[in-house]
Amino acid sequence: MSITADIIRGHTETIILASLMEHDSYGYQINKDILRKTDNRYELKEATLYTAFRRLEQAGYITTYWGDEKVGARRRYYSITPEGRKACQQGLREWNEAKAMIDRLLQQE
Amino acid sequence: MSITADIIRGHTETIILASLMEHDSYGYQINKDILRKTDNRYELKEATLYTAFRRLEQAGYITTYWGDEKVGARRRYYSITPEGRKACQQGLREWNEAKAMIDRLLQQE
DNA sequence: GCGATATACCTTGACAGGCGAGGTATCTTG
DNA sequence: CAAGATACCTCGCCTGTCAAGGTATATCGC
Repeated sequence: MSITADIIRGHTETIILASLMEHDSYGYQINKDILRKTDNRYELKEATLYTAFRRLEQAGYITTYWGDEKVGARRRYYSITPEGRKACQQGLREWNEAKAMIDRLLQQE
Repeated sequence: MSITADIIRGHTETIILASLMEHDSYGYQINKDILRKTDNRYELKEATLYTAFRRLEQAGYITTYWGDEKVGARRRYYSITPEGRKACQQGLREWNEAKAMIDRLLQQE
C-alpha cells in the first residue's frame, strides 16, 4: 500500500469532478494535471481513474464525447453536468468537515 | 455510505493510536472519546473498531491486557508500544501531506 | 527501419477495509 | 422484570483500489 493510497480513497471522484469544473478534459490529461498540481507526488492509477469515470457517468455527474483528433491517439473527453457540479460542491463540504474532524482526533496543537 | 465513511478510511488506525497516545484505554471508551471529540458527529462502527484492534495488535503497535473490574462488564485494555508511537507519528505526517495535497487538488482559494 | 518511449484508451480479478447483522454477558433504572 | 447502557466479539458482504494485462498511434534516437 502506497503512502497516500487509502488516504485518498473516497476523494477520487471529487478530485476528478474538481478538475472538470475548470474545463472539459480527458483521462490522460486529468491525471497529468493531478501530477502537476501535486509536484509529481501523486497520480491516480489508470484502473482507478477509468472505473471512477464509469461510476461518475452512471451517476449522471459527467457526460462524454470523443474528440476529433486528426493525429495521435483518440481522446474521450468528459464534461461535468449540473448535478456533477452540485456533487463536487457537496464533496468539498464533506472534505472540509472530515478534515476538521480528523485534525481534532489526531490532536494537532 | 455515510458522509464520512470512505473519507475516514485509512485513518482509523492512526485515530486509535492517537487516542492511545494519551493513555491506555479500552474499545468502548475509545469510541466514546471519539464521539465526544467530534461533538457527537462521528464514531467508529464496532466491527471496524475491533478488526482494527486485531490488525494493530498483529502489527505490534499495541498490546492488550484484561482489566480487573470487580463490577460491570470486563474490559480489554490496550496499550501503545514504541513501534505504535512511531506508526502514529508516521500516520500523522502522512495525513498532513495528504491533506495539503487534496486541498490543492480541490482548488480551495 | 526498428526499438523504446510517450500518448491514449480499456478490462479483469484479486484484495483489503468498512460495516450490517448477529451474538454473548453484566449492571442499572424504572 | 423489561429496557437500556456498558462491554466484548465474529461472519460475510460490499465497494473502491490497483496489478496485470491488453489495444493503437506518434515520436525520437540509433
